Amino acid sequence: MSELLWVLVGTPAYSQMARPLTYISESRLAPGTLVRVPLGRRELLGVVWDAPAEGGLELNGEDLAPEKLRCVSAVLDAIPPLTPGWRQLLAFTASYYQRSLGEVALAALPPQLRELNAVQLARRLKRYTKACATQSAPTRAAASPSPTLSAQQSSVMAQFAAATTPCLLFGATGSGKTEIYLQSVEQLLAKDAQGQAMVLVPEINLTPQLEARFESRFSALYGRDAVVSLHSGMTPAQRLKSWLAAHSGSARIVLGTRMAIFASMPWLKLIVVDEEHDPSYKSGEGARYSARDLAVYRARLDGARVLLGSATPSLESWHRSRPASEGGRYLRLHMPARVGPAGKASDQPGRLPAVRMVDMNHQPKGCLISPPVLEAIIARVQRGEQSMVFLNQRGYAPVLLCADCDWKSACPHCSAYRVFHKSDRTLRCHHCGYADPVPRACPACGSPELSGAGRGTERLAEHLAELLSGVRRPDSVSDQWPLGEPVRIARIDADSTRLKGQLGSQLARVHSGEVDVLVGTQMIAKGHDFRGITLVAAVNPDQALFSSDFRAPERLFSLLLQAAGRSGRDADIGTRSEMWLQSHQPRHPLFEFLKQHDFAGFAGQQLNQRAQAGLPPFSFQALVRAEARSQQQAQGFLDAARAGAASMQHAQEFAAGINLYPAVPMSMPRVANVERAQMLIESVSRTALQRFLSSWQAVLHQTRGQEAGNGLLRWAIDVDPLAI
DNA sequence: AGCACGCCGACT
DNA sequence: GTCGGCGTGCTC
Repeated sequence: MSELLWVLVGTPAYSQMARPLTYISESRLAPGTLVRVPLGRRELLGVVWDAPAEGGLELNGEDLAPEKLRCVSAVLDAIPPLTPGWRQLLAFTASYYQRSLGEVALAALPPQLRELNAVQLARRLKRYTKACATQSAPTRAAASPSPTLSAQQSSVMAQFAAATTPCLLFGATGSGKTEIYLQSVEQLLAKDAQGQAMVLVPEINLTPQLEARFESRFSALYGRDAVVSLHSGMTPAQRLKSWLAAHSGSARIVLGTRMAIFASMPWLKLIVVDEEHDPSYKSGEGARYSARDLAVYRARLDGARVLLGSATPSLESWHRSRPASEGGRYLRLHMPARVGPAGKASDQPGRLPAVRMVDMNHQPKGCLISPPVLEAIIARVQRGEQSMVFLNQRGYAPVLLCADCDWKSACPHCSAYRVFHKSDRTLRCHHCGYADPVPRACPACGSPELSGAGRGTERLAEHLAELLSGVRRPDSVSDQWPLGEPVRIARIDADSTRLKGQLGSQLARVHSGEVDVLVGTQMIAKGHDFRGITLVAAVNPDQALFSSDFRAPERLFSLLLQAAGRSGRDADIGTRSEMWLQSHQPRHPLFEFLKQHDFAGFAGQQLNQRAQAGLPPFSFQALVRAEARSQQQAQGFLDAARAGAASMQHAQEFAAGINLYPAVPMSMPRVANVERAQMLIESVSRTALQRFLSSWQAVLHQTRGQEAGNGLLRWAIDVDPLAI
């Protein structure tokens, strides 16, 4: 007997095939089954989906001539069907982030699964099971004992174990959050014979060290296959293997970046989101999902517990973890004290570095490194200690200027200047990648007087080398590295770590003590702890204070506190480690809170401002972005769609609760010759915003086909956008 | 998205 | 005379 079947395929929303497609199958297939189906002249991976709701208008296949229906070409029945929980997670993601179900569900599966046909897949599965069988059985004896927890950590463990809501672990850098994650996973695996845990980190860079820690703790007990990773840096084959291990349950722990939130884990019981405030958890393309927010949703769905950890939580999570009596829905767990030397648990808190402000209004004009900061760095060098200097601009100078005319190194394709890179003598656009050799003379007037304005990490490193040229390393501190040598400066940024392995080798140089001064971008603020560093300096943190983005202060505070956390992680060193900030606004409240390492105070102040201005988390936002040949076309499309909202069904109802702002150019209006505009949509009610967006989608589609859609390249909705 | 079909410029 | 540019259109 042949059955009608609803199948999702990976078609984007605007292809007018957003709904499941109907196919014929020999036998009834359970929802969640993976199949291969013909579409046009291609054969695609599909997921059998639940039948559309009874009586719904969307019943497709009904309006399609039965003779046009085609048969499923293969059933991938070696893979168990995806669970109802997984399907619900993807259905929610598609609907909340306003994308088609097919696109979201298929993008959540490992790419290789989409490419392999039934025969190739069967072969692959056979190879994996064979490899598993020959693998030596786990040896329970080899398990290394977990470290003893401090009183603070034990208390947090107990609170988390008893909690029935999502938990926010608010713990200072070095307070031992990772140990909490490890022991929470340990407890779960010990008491639940098949339970699975997921641990998310913001960046690929951070997965290797986390992997090592989890493997050394769990591989001996639960087998080598028990810990797997999932991130975009892996090869397609590795990703498929990890995914299958998670799906079958043989992997007990999945570590990964934001994409790992969609891993199929039928026995998921615990989700950890480390550095939950990190913007990398928000996807910037396709469905603009937040892996952190989905973690909370998924945990509730799967009956798993969820732990969000950060030293500087997002204001959203902070607000949600206010006392329950004030409406908070998360439980806040606090670990203010740093653990003692060499990670040994102790209740003697390691000291946080002292914050020192340098008022740049009273320093030599135009200096990069102020005399007090330089002095402090020299003192460190002479004591054989390390310093770290931050600047969030790579390259030598952000713009090249002609001294004789008004020529600037503008990018011909973007509304941005090209950055002067001295190392390879190029002008490079950091937005579209367009690069040229540096001209010998001004392209406009022929003058040879070209010079870089402003500073980047290259220039900072060069400048520091000059300033420190007379300083020598001490004789007595290290017997490993030559004595009385010139100061060694290393630079770590996206340019110096472009090649594979460069980041690791440069970090190793810092760890070994070979490097005295490390110059870098945000890249060095995250994760890696440098035990020998006793000074952190931020050269120019002011830009963020004047940003039009209301989240800029939050990000700056978080970055600086994280950077401060890089230094003095050993308690004995911590007593004299410092963070120096050069600013023209030394009395800015943000810095006052930072001096006190007072995140709670800062968050309270920011939330007050947000409440007064009606900004998130006190309102909900969505952004529609449009790209077109001209700014006029991009804005015209958005404004037409906005006008179209007025003639929608329930328009008056929406008008009361939804605020649609006029279209404006994006802060970077042109990238790679594409003009970009955006429109903000705001509501105090999340559900009202959701309902509006789902109805309005039709208007956007329609507008595209009309005159206002001329020249439009694409548009996308970003729900809960991070940057405005 | 892919992959077709479909009409106008510079090459063997 | 072809090869090939990417502009619409369709896929259960």
